[in-house]
Amino acid sequence: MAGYQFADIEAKWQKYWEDHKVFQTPEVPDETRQKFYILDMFPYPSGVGLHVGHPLGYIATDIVARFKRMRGFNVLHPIGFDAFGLPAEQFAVEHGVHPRITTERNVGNMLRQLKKLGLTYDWDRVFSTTDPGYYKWTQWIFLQLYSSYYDPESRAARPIAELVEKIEQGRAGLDVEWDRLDAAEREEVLASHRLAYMAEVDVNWCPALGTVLANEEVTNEGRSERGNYPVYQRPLRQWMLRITAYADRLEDDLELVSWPEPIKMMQRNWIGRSEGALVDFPLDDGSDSIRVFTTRPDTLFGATYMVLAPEHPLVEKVTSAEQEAAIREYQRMAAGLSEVDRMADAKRKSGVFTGGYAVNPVNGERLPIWIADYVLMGYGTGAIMAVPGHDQRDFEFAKQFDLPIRIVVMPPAAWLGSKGVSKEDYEKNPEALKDVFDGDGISVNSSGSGVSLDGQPSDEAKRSISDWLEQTGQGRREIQYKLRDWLFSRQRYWGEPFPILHGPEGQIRPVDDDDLPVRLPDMEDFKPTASDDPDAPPRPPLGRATEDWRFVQIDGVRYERELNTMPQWAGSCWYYLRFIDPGNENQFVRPKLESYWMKPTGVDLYVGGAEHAVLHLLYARFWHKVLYDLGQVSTSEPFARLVNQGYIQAYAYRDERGVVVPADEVVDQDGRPASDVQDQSDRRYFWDGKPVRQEFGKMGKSLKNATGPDEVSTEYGCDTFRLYEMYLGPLEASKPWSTRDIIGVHRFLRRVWRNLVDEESDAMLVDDGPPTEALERAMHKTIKRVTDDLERLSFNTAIAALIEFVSEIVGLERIPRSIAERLVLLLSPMAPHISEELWRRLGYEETLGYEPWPTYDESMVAEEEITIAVQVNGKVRGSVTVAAQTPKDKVLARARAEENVARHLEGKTLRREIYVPRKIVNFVVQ
RNA sequence: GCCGGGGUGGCGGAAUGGUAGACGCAACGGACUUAAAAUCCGUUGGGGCGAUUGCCCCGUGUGGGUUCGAAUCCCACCCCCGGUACCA
Repeated sequence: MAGYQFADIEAKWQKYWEDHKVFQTPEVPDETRQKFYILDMFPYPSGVGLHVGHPLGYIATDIVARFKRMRGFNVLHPIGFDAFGLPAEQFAVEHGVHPRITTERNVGNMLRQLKKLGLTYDWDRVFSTTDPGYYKWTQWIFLQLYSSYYDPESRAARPIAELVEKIEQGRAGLDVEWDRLDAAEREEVLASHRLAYMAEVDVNWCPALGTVLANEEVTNEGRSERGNYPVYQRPLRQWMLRITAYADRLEDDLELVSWPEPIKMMQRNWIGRSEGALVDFPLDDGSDSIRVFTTRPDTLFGATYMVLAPEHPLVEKVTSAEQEAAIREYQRMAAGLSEVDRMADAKRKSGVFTGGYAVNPVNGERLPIWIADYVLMGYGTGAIMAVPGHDQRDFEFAKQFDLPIRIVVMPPAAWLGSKGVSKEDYEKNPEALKDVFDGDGISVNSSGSGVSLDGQPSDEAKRSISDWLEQTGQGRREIQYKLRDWLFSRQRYWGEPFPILHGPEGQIRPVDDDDLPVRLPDMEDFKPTASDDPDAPPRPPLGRATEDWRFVQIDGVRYERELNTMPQWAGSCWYYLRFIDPGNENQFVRPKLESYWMKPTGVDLYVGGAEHAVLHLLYARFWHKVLYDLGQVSTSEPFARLVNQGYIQAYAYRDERGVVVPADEVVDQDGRPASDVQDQSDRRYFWDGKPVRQEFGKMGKSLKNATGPDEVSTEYGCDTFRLYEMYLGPLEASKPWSTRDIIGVHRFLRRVWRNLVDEESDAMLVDDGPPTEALERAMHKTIKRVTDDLERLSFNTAIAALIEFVSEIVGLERIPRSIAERLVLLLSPMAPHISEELWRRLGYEETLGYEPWPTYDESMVAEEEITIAVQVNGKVRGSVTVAAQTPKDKVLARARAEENVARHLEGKTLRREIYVPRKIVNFVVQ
C-alpha cells in the first residue's frame, strides 16, 4: 500500500454514504435549526450522458451544501429529472424506442454518473416529472389555474366562484346581462377571465415538429428553439395561460430577488412594460376613430400624420377609391414578407398613403393616414400617431415621403448652450441632437383646442395632457406590455395530459380531483405528425389512443378527453416545491413543510444556466405567484438568490474542408494542431497530418470536443475532478477546459496525503504536540479566507488558500494533530472522499458530513490597520492605510507615505515622527 | 442601434483606493535516479544598472481626469462576449 489510492477511497466512501443514507434530509425537519434550501436546475435525462461541463453547477452546490451543513444548517439539496418534453421525445423518436423506456434508461445512467461524483443529494427525494405521482399534481395545479381568475381590485388570483358571485351581485364591473345568458354564454364570459382558458388565437405553428410553440420557444429568426425548424403564424384554438395578468407583479417583484442583473434585465425586456396613453383620433368624416398608443403624449402637438399596420381593420374604411389598388398591392407585399426579410429591410421605410384623414384631438388638424409595415399589428393598437420631430422611425419615414416635421419639445436653453447649439440649429436638424437629448425638455408650439403645454417640462406635460384626454373622453392613461399570454398546449405525445374533458356541445369539464392523475396512455405509435405544409392540420398523437382512454361516460354524457399535452415547461414550474414533500399522495406539498423550507424568501440559492432567463424562470415565477394568491405557498417569489454558472468551453478543430475533427484525433505538429487519423482504412486517413483550424466553443457533441467525467475520474479521481472544475475560475464565468491543468490540483491532493500519511507504513504522521505560533497563525488565516470565500461562492480562491497553506506544512516531520484536523475539515466540502478517509485515520468514528466547521480567532488574524498621514504646514497632504501584521509592514507603509509626499514637495525637508495606529499624523514638513 | 457584462504575463486567473500579477498550468535551470515517471528546490511581466545582498525605469485595451497614491473612482473612445431589436 503506497500513497493516495483515490480509486479505492472513493468507491469505499461512496458506498458508505449511500448505505448509511448519510446525507438524507429528515422527512420532517428539526424546526429549531435554521434551514438552507439549495437547488440546481434539474437536468433533462440526456441520452448521451454527461460531459464535464454539466456537473459544474452541481459540484458548486454540493460544496455549498456540505459547507452549510458543517456550519449547522439544516440543508435541503435535492435533484430530479425534467423528463417530459421535446428533447426526451426527440431522442426516443430518433432511436425508435418508447420515450418511457429511453427516459428510464437515461435517468438511470445519469444517476450513476452523478453518484460517482460524490454529490450529497438526498437520493430518496429523486423523482422525474414523468412520474404519475408527480404529474398528478402538475395537473392539479393546472386545474387551480383553470378555476381561478385575476381580480384587479385585490391584484391577486381568486377562485372563479367569487367572480360568479360578484357578477350576480352586479359588482364585477362587467357589461353583461348574466341572467339572460345561457350556460354556454356564461362559460364564455368566465373563460375570458380564467387564468387557464381556451381561445382561438394566432399561434406559432411548427409543422416540422407537428406542434404549436410558445413565443418564448421561437427564435428571432422565426424558427423553433428546438431543432431550428420554420415556424408559421396561424389561428388555432388552443389552451392559454393568462400570464399577462401578472405582468406588472412579475416586473415589480424582480426588485425583491437577488438575481444577476442581466437576467433581471432580460425579464424586464421580455415583459416590456411601457407607460403612456391611449388616444382616439376621429376620422375626418366622424364615422369612426383610430385608437393609438403612445409613450409620449406630450408630443401630441407634433403629430403630422398617422400610420396603420397593413393588416389593421380600419384600413379598408379609410382608403379612398383612387388609392385602393396601391393599398391592396402593399398589403399583399407586406403579408408575403417573412420576419427575416422585414428585419433586413428595417433601414428603408416603406408605406402607402390611404387617401384618408384623421383629426388630431388636441388641435383639430387633419392628418393624412398611411399604412406602413414598420407599424406592427401585434403591439399596442396596431396604429400610431407619427411624430417625426421626436421619433427616429417617424423621422426616417417623414424624410422618405417628404412629410412635415414639427418640433414641439425643446431642450432647455442652458443645455443647448452647453453644446454650442442654438434653438434654430436644433429646429433645422433635430436628428443631430436625438442621441444626446433624451426627451426631458420643455414643450413649445403646443397650444390648441382648449389645452396648452407650452413651457411645461416633459414629465409635467405628459401628466397634464393625460388629464385633459381623460376629462374630455378622448383618451386615457395606459400601460402596455410586450408579454403575451402563454400558449400552453402542444400536439405531442410526451407530456402531461390535460385533466380536461370536452362535452358533446363543446362544454369544458375539468376532471375531478379524485380522478387525478389522468395517465398518459401507453401507445406504440407516439410519433408526432410532422409535415412541410404550413397549412397541415394539427394532429395530436393522443387522437390515436384507444377509445376507452379517449372517451369518458359521466352521468350519461359522453365526454372526449383533451388530446393536447402540456409543454415542456409545465413540470419545471413547481418541482422545487415537490422536493419538500416528494412522496405525498394527498397534497402537492404539506403546508407546514412548505413554510419551513420556503420562508421567508424561497429557495435560498438556485444555480443554473442563463438560457432559461425568459422561459423556465419566468413561468415558474408566474405559477408560484398564482399559488401564493390562492394561499397554497407562503412566499411571493420562488427563488431568493440565483446564480448562473458559466459554460465550460473547449477547443474544437476543423480541417481544410471545415469538417469537424474530433479533439482526440488532433496532435501537435511543430507547434500547430494537425489531424492524426491512424487507421488507414478510415476514409479520413487522407487528411492525416494536414493542419486543422482551432476554434473555441461550448463543449458538446456537435463539435466533438467533449470530455466525460468518467474519464477524468478514472485517471485522477473525482476529488481531483471536483477541485479542478472549481479551481478553473469564478463559477459565473465561462472558462476553457484544459485537461493538462488537472495535474496541478491532483498534485495538491497528493501533497496533502503525503504530508499526513507515511507512504511506507501507512501510519498517520501527526503528533499531539502544539503547533508553532506561526503555523497556528497561518491556520487561522486560512480558515478565515476559506470561510469568507465559500460564503461568497469564490471557490477558486478558497482552493488557492488551501494550496498555500499546505505548502506551509510541507517538510515538517510530523504535523500537529490540531492542524491536521482543521485542514481536513476545511478541505472536506471540496474534496470529500480524501477528507473522509483522513478523518477516519485521524481516529474519528463519525462521518465528517456534519462535523462543525472550524472557527478562527479574530485576534490571530486581525491585521493591525494603521494609517500613516503626512502633514505639511498643518494640512494633511498624504496618508497610507495598511493592514499590517509585522513591524516590517509598518515601516513599509511609513516609507511609502513619506515618499509620496516627498515627491510632491521636492526640496523641502520632512520631519519624521512616530506612527500611532489608526489615527495619526506622523510626518511634519517644515 | 439599444440594454447588460467584460478587457490584467505564454495560458486559466488573484488583487474593489495602498508593495499589481496570489494560486495553478506551461517554460527554463538544478537535486534525486542507470533511465524515465513521480517528487523536491530555484527562476519566470518587459527593459536597464549592479552583479555579493541589491537598485532604477516602464507596465492592468486607448486617451484624459480626480487623488499623496488608481487595475480599482470619473469622462471620452476602441475591442470582445451575452441579450434584444421598426415595441410607438
